[in-house]
Amino acid sequence: MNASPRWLTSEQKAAWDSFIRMQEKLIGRLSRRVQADSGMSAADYLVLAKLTETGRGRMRFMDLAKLLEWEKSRMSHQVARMVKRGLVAREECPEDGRGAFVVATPAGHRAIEEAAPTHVEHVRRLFINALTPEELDTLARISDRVLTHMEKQPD
Amino acid sequence: MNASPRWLTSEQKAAWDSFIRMQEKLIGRLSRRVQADSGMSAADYLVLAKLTETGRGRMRFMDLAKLLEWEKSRMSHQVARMVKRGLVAREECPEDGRGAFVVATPAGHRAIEEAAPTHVEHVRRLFINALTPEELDTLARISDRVLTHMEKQPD
DNA sequence: GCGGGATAGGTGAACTGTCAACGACCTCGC
DNA sequence: GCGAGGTCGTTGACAGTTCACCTATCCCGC
Repeated sequence: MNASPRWLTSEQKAAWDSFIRMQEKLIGRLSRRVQADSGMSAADYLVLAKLTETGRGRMRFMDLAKLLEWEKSRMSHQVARMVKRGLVAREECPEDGRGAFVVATPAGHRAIEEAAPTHVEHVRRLFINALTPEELDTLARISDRVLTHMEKQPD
Repeated sequence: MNASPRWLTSEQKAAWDSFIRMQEKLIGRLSRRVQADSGMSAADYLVLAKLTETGRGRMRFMDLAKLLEWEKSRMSHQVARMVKRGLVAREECPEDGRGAFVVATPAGHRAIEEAAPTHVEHVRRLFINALTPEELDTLARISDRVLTHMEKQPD
C-alpha cells in the first residue's frame, strides 16, 4: 500500500468527473446567458458588479483587481475593452501618480442594473433551485474547506 | 413574499460565492500546473487523455468532441494547434468522405503518459485530500443533482 | 536628497474559445 | 437519380487570457 498511489480510486475519479462536468456546464451556460441577455461578456458583468456594489462605481485599479482576484494585466486589458464599449472610464489619481481609478459610466450603471436581476434569476433557476437549503449549505462548507486547504498548499 | 424574489438570500449568495471562488481557484491552479509541468495546455491534456483512454489513441473527430462535450469548432481549432505541436495527426476516413480521424502521435502518447501521474497527484493534493471520503461522496451527489436539474432546464 | 526596492499600471505577442458562415458529403424519400 | 435537409469538419473574425517585460512613481533608510 502506498501513501500516494498513482491513480485515483474509482469513487474519487467519479466524484472528480462529476464535479468538473457540473462546474463546466454551469459556468458555460451562465456566461452564454449573460452574453445573450445583456450583450455584455461575463467578465464585463463581474467587473461592473463588483465596481458598483463595493466601490459605488468608482474604485482604484488594483483594489478592483484584488477584489476579483485577477492579475493586473487581465484587469488592464479588460478595462481597456470596457472603455472602448463605453461601460467604464479611467480617471487619474491625484494622490498617487502611478494610480488610476476605474469609474462606471452612466451606461455602465444602467447596464449592470438591467443585467443583474436576470443573471440572478438564471443562477437561481440553474443552480440554487436544484438543491435543498441543506445541500446548498453543505456545498458551501465543502467549498470553503477546499479553499482553506488550497491556501495552505504550495502552488 | 414572492415566488421568485429579485435577489438571493444571504445564505444563498454566500454559498454561490464560495462555490465560484473555489472552482475558479482550483481550475486555475490545476491548469497552470499542467502547463508548467508538461508544457501542454490543459486542453491538450484533456484531448490526449480522452483520446488514449477511450479510443486507444485513435478516434473520429466528432466522437471525441461529443465525449469532451466540446463544440466542433473548438475541437477543430484545438486539433489544428495540436497537429502543429506534433501531439496528434489527422487521418482521412475511408468510409465517410466528410469524416476524419484524430490520431495520437508517439510524441502525444509519451506526453500524456508522462503528464498524467503528475496531474493526478495535483488533483489529489489540492482537492481530494481536502475532503473526507464522505464529503467527496456528498459533493459527487450534489454535482449530479445539479447536472440532472440543468438538463431538464431550457438553455 | 538620493539610490534601491517595491508597487501601480500598461503593452505586445501568442494562445484559447465562440460565433456565424461555409463547402463537402451523406441519406432518404420521391 | 436527384433534390432537401442533415452531418462532418473548416475557417475567419473577434473577445478574452496569460506571460514576460516595460515605465513611472512611491517609500524608506541612509
